[in-house]
Amino acid sequence: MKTGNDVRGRFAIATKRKNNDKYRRILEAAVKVFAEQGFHQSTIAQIAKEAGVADGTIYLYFKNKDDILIQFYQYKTRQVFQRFRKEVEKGDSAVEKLRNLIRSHLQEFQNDRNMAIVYQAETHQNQNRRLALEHIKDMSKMYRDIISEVVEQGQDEGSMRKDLYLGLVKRFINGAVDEVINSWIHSGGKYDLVSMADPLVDLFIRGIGTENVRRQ
Amino acid sequence: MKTGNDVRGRFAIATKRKNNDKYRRILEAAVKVFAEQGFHQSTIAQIAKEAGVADGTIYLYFKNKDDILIQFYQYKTRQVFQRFRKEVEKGDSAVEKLRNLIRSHLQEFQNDRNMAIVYQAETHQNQNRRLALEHIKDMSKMYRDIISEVVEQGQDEGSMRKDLYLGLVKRFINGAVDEVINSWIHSGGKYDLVSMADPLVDLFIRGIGTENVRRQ
Amino acid sequence: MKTGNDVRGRFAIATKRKNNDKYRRILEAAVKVFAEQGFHQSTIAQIAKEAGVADGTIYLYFKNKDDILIQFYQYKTRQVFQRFRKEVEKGDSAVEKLRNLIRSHLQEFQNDRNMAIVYQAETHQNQNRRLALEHIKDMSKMYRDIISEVVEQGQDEGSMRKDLYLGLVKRFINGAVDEVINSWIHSGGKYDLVSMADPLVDLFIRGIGTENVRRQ
Amino acid sequence: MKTGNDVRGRFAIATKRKNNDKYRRILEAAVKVFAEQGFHQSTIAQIAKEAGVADGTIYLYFKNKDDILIQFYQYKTRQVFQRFRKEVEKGDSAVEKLRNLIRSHLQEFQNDRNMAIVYQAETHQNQNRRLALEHIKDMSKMYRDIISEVVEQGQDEGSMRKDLYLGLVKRFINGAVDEVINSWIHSGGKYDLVSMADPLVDLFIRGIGTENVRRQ
DNA sequence: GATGAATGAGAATTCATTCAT
DNA sequence: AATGAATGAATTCTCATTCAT
Repeated sequence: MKTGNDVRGRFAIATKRKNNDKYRRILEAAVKVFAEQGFHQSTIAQIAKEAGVADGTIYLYFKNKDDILIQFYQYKTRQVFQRFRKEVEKGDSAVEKLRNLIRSHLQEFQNDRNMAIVYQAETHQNQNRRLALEHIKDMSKMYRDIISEVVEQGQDEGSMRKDLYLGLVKRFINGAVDEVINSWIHSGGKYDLVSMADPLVDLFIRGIGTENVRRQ
Repeated sequence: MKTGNDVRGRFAIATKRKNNDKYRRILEAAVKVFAEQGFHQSTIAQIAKEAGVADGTIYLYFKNKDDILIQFYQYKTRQVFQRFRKEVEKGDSAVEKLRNLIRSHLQEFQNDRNMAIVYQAETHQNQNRRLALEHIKDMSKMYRDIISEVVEQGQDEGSMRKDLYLGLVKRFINGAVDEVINSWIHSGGKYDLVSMADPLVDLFIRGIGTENVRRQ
Repeated sequence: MKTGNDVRGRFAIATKRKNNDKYRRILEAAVKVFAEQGFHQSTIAQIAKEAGVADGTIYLYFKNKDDILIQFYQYKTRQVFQRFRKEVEKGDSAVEKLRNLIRSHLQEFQNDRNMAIVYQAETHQNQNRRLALEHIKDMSKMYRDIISEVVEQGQDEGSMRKDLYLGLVKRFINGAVDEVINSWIHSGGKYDLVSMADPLVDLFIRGIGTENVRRQ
Repeated sequence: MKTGNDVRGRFAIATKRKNNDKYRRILEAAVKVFAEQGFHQSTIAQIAKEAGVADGTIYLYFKNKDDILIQFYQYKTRQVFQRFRKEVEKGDSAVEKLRNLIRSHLQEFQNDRNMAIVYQAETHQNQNRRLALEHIKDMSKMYRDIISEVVEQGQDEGSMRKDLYLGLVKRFINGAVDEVINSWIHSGGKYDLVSMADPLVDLFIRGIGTENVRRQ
């Protein structure tokens, strides 16, 4: 892979991005193809065909194949995650905020199943060193930061336990939601994902044990 | 195109497997390389080098590159999951069983970090159609079946809530554990993964809410 | 395995074929290399080099190596055989037609020695199942059909014996001509092949026996 | 291909050949496999399996894969062609001799269809330079030499025309017989090949023309 | 900006041959 | 003599990327 992509080139690309809807066409096409085939199985030719452009055109908007995935995280996913934050802010209590976070998470991923598939697949690749996908980590981190804030508010409010290892709680919630989305994807998106939000929040808050066990 | 996979051929391979440690050498090497680079970035040449054999030797033990991943699931992972079941059976109460399951899960994955990495990465690929990786799905399903049984026992015992959507509970637990493992992998395996078992089970059972909230 | 041979793909290839002389360059180069080395001994790299293109370029015009041979029969050879039919039609009597057929056969093969070599070699491979070389059989059959028609006309005219087993006569003529071409190839193309036409036709018509023997 | 095969090695092989039936087993197996798949598509492993020996064993009896084909011509085919000569000698008149030659040719090839297939295929490969298959040429030449002698005798006897170009007559007969055998092979060996001998000889002697035409 | 033909490095896989047992 | 596991050179084919038009 040549690095031949100086600052001027990057600027030219950034400029194009704003003027032209082709950038978005290609990005959407790529996400669709990645979702269907996986990143490595997808070819530039397939993406170009799906986007209705020539192969070479892709290189006017993206540095290389990896860059498409990076842009996916940088533009498409980031925007989604920013909506999460907005939804959270609409809530008052911590529980409300948590519920809003999870509901919007499920909602956004249900709305864009291709994004969901690519996000889930690539986020669990631990070998993306090559792709310099700090972007991916950033995204997950942003999500978990929101959780942290909400839980801390809950602890202040007295609605959430104070004896929690916050680092673990973040993973616990993040992982559970991810897996629910994963299931939904595997099922072929047959059922309503958003309806899982309330039962999920209930599990987070109350757990699965009865009073008997909880007091043990 | 030769089918090159007739009964005799498969038998020859199966026979070799038992007599020879090379099968294991290659499988370990492959898992290491897959863990470092990801399946698709890994080349047969790298695996051969890591295993200390010639490229062609790999084809004496594996049908092709995909087959290595399939064998990984079929032999290496299956064996681990069977140990989970054993551990579960050592417990009496449902909570004990759940704790044993999660503890052995974390333990086994901590013991073999490469396996953990490959398992986590490939399990979240929704595009493995080509690999006929029913094996992967089977593995996850087996895991969730154990959870189901345990929770049902807990409901009978009265230690677990009866108003649970079992399908969701399975994902909830599976996802949370997976994400905890993922975190540990991303951290570089710095801390003791097994010590997360008790806090995790606590979260599953009691949730994160206080009495106040739970009664809402 | 991708089928990589959908209708659009084939169409793209067919389109290129007309616009571009590269298709012909590669086909000529391939026939030359096949003639020198035999199909199986020839490599894509050799053909590419001979054609003055990159290895990959070949795959823009041909599905795979086998396809080159198939195209050879489908386009190059077919065209030659159609000229045979034209030449035959120029004759009036059956003997004239037979003479024209054989003369043009020898002429065309003399004009394109590489084609002659490849044709002779591949036509006698009985193991070309893989190549779906119905094309080859078709070609030979077309040739023998012409012979049949001519002989039948001769029988009607009274210039050819009526007590002939037509199936045998076709092989008899086809085989003799083929072998004369083979000899010429083996000799290195030293002598004038076309001059063999008249003596050959004479042998077909009159045989090698004297009146004495013929009357036996 | 290494040449590492000094005189001592050759001698060792030659000695073995006589003592051991494995040589013949392997040769028969090879011919069978070559007939089914073609020389280049056949692998040593297939031949070994067919012969019921280990791959390495083949190299105790044959220098390399090419050598198997060479031995086929040198021992198996030669022996057949020597029988032709014997049969020819049983005839008195030239026509009788020609008939005996062709009959025994068809008979031997019908008796050993695998030999027939391999012989026909390899004889028409003009690209066997690598195989140093002078042996093949020798075989064909031997055959055509017999024809020459017979025709010359016929000319002396007055049963065959004196105005013949002998070089052409040889090809004419050789080619016609070969093609009749080829047809029989392609047909799957369904009919009796030997019964073609008389009609063929008739065509050679009398040709296909009527008196009318012959006198032209 | 857009195109898509051309490139060639790179990867999987095969298989003749060797050699330690 | 016989074996068959191991080797690694050789080959086909793919596909990201470039660049002339």
